[in-house]
Amino acid sequence: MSRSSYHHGDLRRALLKAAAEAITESGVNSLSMRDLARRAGVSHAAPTHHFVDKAGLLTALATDGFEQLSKALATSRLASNSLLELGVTYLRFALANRAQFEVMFRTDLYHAEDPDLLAARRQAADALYAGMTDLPDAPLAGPDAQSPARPAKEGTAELVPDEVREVGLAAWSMAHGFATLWLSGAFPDSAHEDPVEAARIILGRVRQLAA
Amino acid sequence: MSRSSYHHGDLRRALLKAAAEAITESGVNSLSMRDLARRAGVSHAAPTHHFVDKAGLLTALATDGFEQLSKALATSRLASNSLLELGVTYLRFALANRAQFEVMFRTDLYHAEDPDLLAARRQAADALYAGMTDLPDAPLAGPDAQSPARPAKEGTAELVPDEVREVGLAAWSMAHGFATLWLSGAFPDSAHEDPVEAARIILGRVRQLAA
DNA sequence: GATGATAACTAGTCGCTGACAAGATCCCGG
DNA sequence: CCGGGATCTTGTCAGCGACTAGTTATCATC
Repeated sequence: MSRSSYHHGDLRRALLKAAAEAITESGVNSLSMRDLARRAGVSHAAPTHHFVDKAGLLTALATDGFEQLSKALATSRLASNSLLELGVTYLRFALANRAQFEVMFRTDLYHAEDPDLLAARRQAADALYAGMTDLPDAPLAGPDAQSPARPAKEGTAELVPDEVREVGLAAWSMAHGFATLWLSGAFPDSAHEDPVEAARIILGRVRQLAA
Repeated sequence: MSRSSYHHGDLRRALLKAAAEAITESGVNSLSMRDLARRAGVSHAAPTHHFVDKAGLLTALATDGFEQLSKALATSRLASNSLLELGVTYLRFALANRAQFEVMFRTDLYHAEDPDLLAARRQAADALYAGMTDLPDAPLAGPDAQSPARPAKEGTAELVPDEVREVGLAAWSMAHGFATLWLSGAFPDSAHEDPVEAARIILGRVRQLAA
């Protein structure tokens, strides 16, 4: 526990925290393991013993991100169960966890087949689907709701009906696209406006999108 | 023109082509200027004289991407003017120009204030907005269409009414989110299915999204 | 409360990278 | 034909990720 001793005590956690800060400050591409080691006050090779790779560290960071996202989605669903608010929750998550968000969908950056990561990602997706089924604006109560679903894909047993999955992915796409575009600065005036306010306006325009 | 001479002849173009290939093969984070120089058969410092920086090269690549996107959107609008098809066009662009797409929205990777890049990006956005106004499924003919638009932001003259811009950004968000998520491999079964087919299904679910 | 296995960390090295400096070669207008 | 600018080369630097080997602390077990 003591920082003056030979052993750091909680280096793994310290490195992850430092990584999140460094990425938030100056992007993931300029992240350096040696700099993290410096920030934590350990030698340049110490991080290797906690995460095998640089990719290993980013895997842990992405996993943490998916776990946080699951929590945020579940909490949001309980608090104000509106589809628009679920999108806003997604954006809030991206803003509050920029570093994780920047890594989570960059599969070339981490070990994409890591079991912990896969589990966390699946859990986040499930949390999203759960938000689809029991909302008052009932996106699944439309005319297509009782139409027979296409035959489920053979082989893998489906936990969620295709329909719910598809609507969930549509919502996910929109929220994710907005968050990504905003953070990239590609949106006009993305510097001036409040992102959450903008999201309410833009995402609300989904009505005109459905012809 | 001759490759055996001291001067390469068209090194700039060759480097951009090699960069696109390298990024498509193994991602932008493992791109190396020296490797590009090797591929083009020149010394390791030659690329510097055409693009000041590594960021300079990526700026050129992103600019090219936005230009290609403008063309694709304009062509699509003429061929089959449907909103869904505009989204599909966006996905097709991302699939066919993976390298450019991977860079275009990573503003930390290039010189985001470059005038050529800004012009190309604005042109792409305009091409998208143009697709919003004259489609048969008329996303702007809804009940909100003739409601008085909010007062235009003072200062900058608006080329496009706020409403069109907002609906455009909503469509952009959805298409961009789908393309991004698909390419990231985060979608379930993204390996098995045909992306364009999947996009038609998922993006079509926008109807259930609008409560 | 000594011991020994093991976890946590350090120190040194390698090839690679991007950036920079200085010089060589080529091309083209006068 | 010649001089200046564009194009390209060679050499160098510090920083990086990965690897190896050695050092120090921890802790269960006797």
